[in-house]
Amino acid sequence: MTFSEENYLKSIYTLQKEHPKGVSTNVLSKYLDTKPASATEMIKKLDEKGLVHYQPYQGVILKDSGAVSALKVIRKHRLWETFLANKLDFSWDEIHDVAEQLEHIKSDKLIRELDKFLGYPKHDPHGDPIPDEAGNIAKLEKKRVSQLQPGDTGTCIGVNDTSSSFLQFLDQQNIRLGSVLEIVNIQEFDKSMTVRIDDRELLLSQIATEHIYVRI
Amino acid sequence: MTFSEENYLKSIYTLQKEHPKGVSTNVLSKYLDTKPASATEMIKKLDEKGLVHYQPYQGVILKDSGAVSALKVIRKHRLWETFLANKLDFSWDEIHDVAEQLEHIKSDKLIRELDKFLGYPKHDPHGDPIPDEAGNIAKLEKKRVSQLQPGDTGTCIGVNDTSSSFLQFLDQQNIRLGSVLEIVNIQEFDKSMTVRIDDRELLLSQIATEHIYVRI
DNA sequence: TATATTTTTTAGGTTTGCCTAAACTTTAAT
DNA sequence: ATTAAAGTTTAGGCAAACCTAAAAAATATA
Repeated sequence: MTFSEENYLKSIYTLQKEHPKGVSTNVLSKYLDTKPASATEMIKKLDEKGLVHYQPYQGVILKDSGAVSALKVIRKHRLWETFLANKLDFSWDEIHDVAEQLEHIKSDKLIRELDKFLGYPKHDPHGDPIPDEAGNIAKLEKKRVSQLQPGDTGTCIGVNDTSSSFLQFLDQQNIRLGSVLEIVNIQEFDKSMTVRIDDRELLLSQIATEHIYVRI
Repeated sequence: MTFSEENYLKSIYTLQKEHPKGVSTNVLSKYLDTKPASATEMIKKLDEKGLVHYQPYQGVILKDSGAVSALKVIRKHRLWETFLANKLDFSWDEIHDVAEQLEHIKSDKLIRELDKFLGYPKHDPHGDPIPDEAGNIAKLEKKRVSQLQPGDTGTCIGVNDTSSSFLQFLDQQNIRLGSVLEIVNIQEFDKSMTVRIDDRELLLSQIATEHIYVRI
C-alpha cells in the first residue's frame, strides 16, 4: 500500500463521520488539498482493490477491509503523536505534521514495540482513542468545557487555539494536560463558567470554555 | 530532496571510500539494486543540482554540499538505529531495515530531540560514529578481533554473523555489546586467540575472531 | 418542467523514478 | 594496433500520482 493510498483511506475514514452516505470527490479532494479529478482516480483504484465501495457520482464509503487499513494508519499516527509529546519535547501543535510522516513507516514490530514502550496508551495527546492491533477503537468521549453542565467533571486533553496568549493564560491558571476540571456553575447572561481545579475555583469566559477539550 | 535522491547520496558517500576516484554507475546501481541506466539518470540530476561532480564514463564523486546532505541522512539513520536498539527491543540485525525508512523523515526538531532523548550518543549500535548536526564525523575505529595484537584491548560493538548459533555462543560466553576484550595471546598454527573478558580467559577460534567487531 | 448551476468524470498531459534494448566508450587481450 | 569484452549512456516506455480543460451527470432555480 502506497503513502497516498493510506492517506486517502484515512481521510475517507475521518470524513465518513460527517458524510455517512458517501464522501464526495469534492469533499475528499478539498480535505487532502488535491483536485477532484485526482480523488476520482484514486477512489477507482481503491475500489478495484476491494477496499472501498464506489459508485460514480454517489461518493465513496469504506468496506470493512478498508476501515481496518485506515485504522491501522490511525493507530500508528496516534502512537507516534504520543511518543513525540510524552518522550520528546514536542508541544500539542507540533506533533501532527511529524506524525503524518511517521504513520507511513512499515514495520509491525516497530509499532508493537512502540506501543509497549509508551505503556500501552489508550488515548493520544489530543484525547483521541488509539485503536488496538485488530482495529478496534473506543468511542471518543471528548467534549468542549462549554458543553458540560454544573457538577460534571472532565480531564483536560487538549485545546483548539494554540495562540501563545491563550497557552500562556492556561499556564498561568495551572491548567494543563491531565488537569481535572469540575463545573461549579454557569452564568446565564454571558455563559462564563466557574470551574474547580486542584481545589481552586476560577472563572472561564465562554471563549475560553469553547477552546478547552476534556475527556469525560 | 526526495527519498531516492537521499538514498543515492548516502550510497555514493559509502561507496566513495572504496572508490575514491569516482563511483561508477555499475557499482552504484548494484549497491542500490537498480540498473545502471537509472543511476546515470539520477547522477545527472544530482549534478545539475550541484551536489555531485559527474563526468560521463568517469563515475561520480560528492561535492561538499552533497557530502553534507549525505551525512545528515546518515546521522538520522544512526540515531534511529540507536533508538530502536536502546529504547525498543530490537536486535542488531533488525534495526537496519526500519532505520532505512525512518532516516527519510523530514523534521529538524525531531532529530535534535531524538538526539537529546538518547543522551547525545557518539556511536550507533554497530559502533559506527554518528555525525553531528553540521556533518562532522569522527573517524571510525572499528576492527575485527582478528586484527588485534596481544596486549590490545577493544570494546565489543557488533558482529558480522547473525546466525542464532553464533549469537547463542556469544551469549553463553557472556560476550555482549560493551564487553571489553583484551588479547592475551595468539596461537600461530590456527590463529585462535586467548582473550580476557571480565577477568575470565577464553579461547576464540579464528572464525569467531573474524566475526566480532570492537572499537579500539 | 426546462434551464442554469454545480459537481463529477473523462481525456490528455506532466514529473519522478524505474525499466529494456540499442548505441557508444573504455578497457583488456591477442 | 586491432579486436573483443565490459561498462556506460541514450532513447523510448511504463506506473504512480498529480494536474487542467472539456464533457457529462446531478441538483437547484425560475
